[in-house]
Amino acid sequence: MEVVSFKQKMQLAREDVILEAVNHLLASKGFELMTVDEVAAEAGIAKASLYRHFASKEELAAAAMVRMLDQALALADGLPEQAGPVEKLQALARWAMQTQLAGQMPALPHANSALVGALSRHQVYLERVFRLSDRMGEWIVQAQEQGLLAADLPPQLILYNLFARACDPVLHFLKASGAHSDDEIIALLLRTTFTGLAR
Amino acid sequence: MEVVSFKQKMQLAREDVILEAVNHLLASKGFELMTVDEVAAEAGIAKASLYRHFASKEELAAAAMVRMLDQALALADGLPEQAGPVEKLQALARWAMQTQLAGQMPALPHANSALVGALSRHQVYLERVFRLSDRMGEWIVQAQEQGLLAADLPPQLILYNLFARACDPVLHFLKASGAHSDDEIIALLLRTTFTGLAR
DNA sequence: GTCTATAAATCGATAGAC
DNA sequence: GTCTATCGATTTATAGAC
Repeated sequence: MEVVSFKQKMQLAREDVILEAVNHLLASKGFELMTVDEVAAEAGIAKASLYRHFASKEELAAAAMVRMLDQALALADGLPEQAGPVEKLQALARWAMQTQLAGQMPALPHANSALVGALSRHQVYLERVFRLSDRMGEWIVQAQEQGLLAADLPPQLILYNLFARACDPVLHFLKASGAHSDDEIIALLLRTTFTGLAR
Repeated sequence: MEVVSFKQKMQLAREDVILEAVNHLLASKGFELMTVDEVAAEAGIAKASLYRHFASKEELAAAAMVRMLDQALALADGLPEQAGPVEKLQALARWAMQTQLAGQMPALPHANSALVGALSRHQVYLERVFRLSDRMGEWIVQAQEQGLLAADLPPQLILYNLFARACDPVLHFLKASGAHSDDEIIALLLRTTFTGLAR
């Protein structure tokens, strides 16, 4: 049995506040423009204290992304058994889009960012990515076998498409235009993702 | 009549070399990670000389994006008259994807980037964006009237979708997987853009 | 644990000699 | 135009007092 002391609980709660601030800043400015001073200010602690929780700026961002992936995995686990594979994929995509519109989805780091290198060597992060990819991959293959998704499309392409839609700039463009509610925006993007622009 | 001296031609040629380097760096690292030192090194001139051509890092990036938009507008102008509106949109999207795969399509700046503010006040850049948007907007409405694109989708959504596909990270994911040629990747992404994942 | 203060490095931009 | 040298600002990360 794991015994979690009061002190440990406090520490976890504090780290959760920190990581929420990181997610918010990662979403609005990206890794390079986010400064550790800002994170500390938004979390309400001193920067030196922050470095007692996380060893580096990269570790900070990685922990925030792991937290986001854990939320996605928890959602995937909680989906009703009887739901079809496409419904499950759409539920995940809808949650990701809602998270992005709420300003909590970290922006994709650029190819040469220090974050990319750190993430590619971050075992915990990689394990979460693989686990979520495997879960979604099963649903994709099921959907293709049932004729619900195009069977001649590489499953990998469908997976990448869904990941990319979670950070799609179209959401912000549409929101900035002010012509639609958040729910309408998500419905529109889900539709273009699954049935395209044609017809 | 405009008289362009030899000196002016040399200057324009040098600026073209500089802007190609900027496009390359903007594509691979984004605005924040791109340093002016790198631009100067890749263009083969000294940084101080660079600042005699462009007043700031933001001006440098803006000029590179204007150059890219001019290339898109030239392509749009050169399209055959008899082509249908969807063919024209696809030709533009295909060119943008090829440009991205060639590592020359600037990455989208983050919301709080200094570049966003500079671009939103950059008259030349804005004029090019509006002109390209108008041109594409006409084709979109035509395609909807002819029943080639979904008529109940806001034209703005279609426009944003096509712009976003030009910088879609799916291209790099697929390229990194190594399973497809560039032409295959573009064909796949064009298909998912226009007819979606379903069927 | 939290704070102030600062070291160390990087980067944008400019000066001044040639 | 090109070069070297440097300023001023910013940022990551740490030291040391409380």
